[in-house]
Amino acid sequence: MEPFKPDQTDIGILRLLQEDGKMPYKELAEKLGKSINPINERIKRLKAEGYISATVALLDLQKLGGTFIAFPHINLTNHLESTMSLFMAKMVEYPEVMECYHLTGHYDFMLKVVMPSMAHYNTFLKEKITILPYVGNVQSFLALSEVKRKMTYPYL
Amino acid sequence: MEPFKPDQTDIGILRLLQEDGKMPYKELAEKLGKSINPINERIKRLKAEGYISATVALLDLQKLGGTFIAFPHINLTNHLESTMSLFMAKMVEYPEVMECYHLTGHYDFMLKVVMPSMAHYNTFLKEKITILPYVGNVQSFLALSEVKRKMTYPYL
DNA sequence: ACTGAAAGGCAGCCGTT
DNA sequence: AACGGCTGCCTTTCAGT
Repeated sequence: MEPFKPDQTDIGILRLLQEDGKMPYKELAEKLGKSINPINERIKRLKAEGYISATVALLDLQKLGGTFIAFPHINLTNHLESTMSLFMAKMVEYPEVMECYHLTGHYDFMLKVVMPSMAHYNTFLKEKITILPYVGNVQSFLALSEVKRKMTYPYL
Repeated sequence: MEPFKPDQTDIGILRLLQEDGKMPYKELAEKLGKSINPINERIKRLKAEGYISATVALLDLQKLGGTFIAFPHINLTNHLESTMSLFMAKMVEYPEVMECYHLTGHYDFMLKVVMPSMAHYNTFLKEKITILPYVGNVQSFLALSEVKRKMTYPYL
């Protein structure tokens, strides 16, 4: 089983689909100079191989009550492999945690959480983050506004 | 013109579409106990009113060369309205900037950038960020790994 | 691996309640 | 605002190159 590597046509498909995930295969075929069938097959393969992880609707959270965005920066009290795994498993489990990154430097982890209010956030921090025995310092960076947010990776 | 507010059926549609943006309207109709037509009309309205901003394919950037993720935290040298606007316009313009947030506290702005390598990042910082005359201190937080990233807002 | 055509399914629009 | 039926387009599959 030779490992699958996307060629230029595949990259073209990915470029277009990350801007419009519902673009008709007919239109993709025209823009890429192929017929519908290879487009269909390539997309199927790109999904199967995990290059396309999902197709989702992006919502305007501001309009839907998600007015409070915070980026807690977190330090653990130790850096054992087992402690890190425990923490990461918790973050994956918590639905409030939209994103979690393992960092270098001053902080070990950074989260992104979106909530209806600061009150929700305080409760979240108290009951789900600082309560964890291996969590040390937590510094909360709060967002006044979301200036930009896009999903399209420009280096494809 | 009374302002449009999504009801429970609309919320149900949004919940489902933010997990699978290509779910057939037939399936949405069944899960929500309605027929296809109202689903179609509601989705059209939700898009027109901006509750659904786009439907996009989520790509596995790790597999596609986007291995370097950084979160530069930026301070401006002054906080005039005109300076802030100028900076934000630049961030919106730069394709490398995936996200940009206006913060409270120690830093004025935080960006998210995804790039093929640290070399790209250094070039980006030098030529597009620190070169701006109104940019003061920049602290780069680098991601070792992306532990979690999802698009579904849990408070719908 | 791509082409072309054919079949099934779904979205979009109608009139109606 | 939602229903049911109709039309047209899109996705999917199959046979052929």
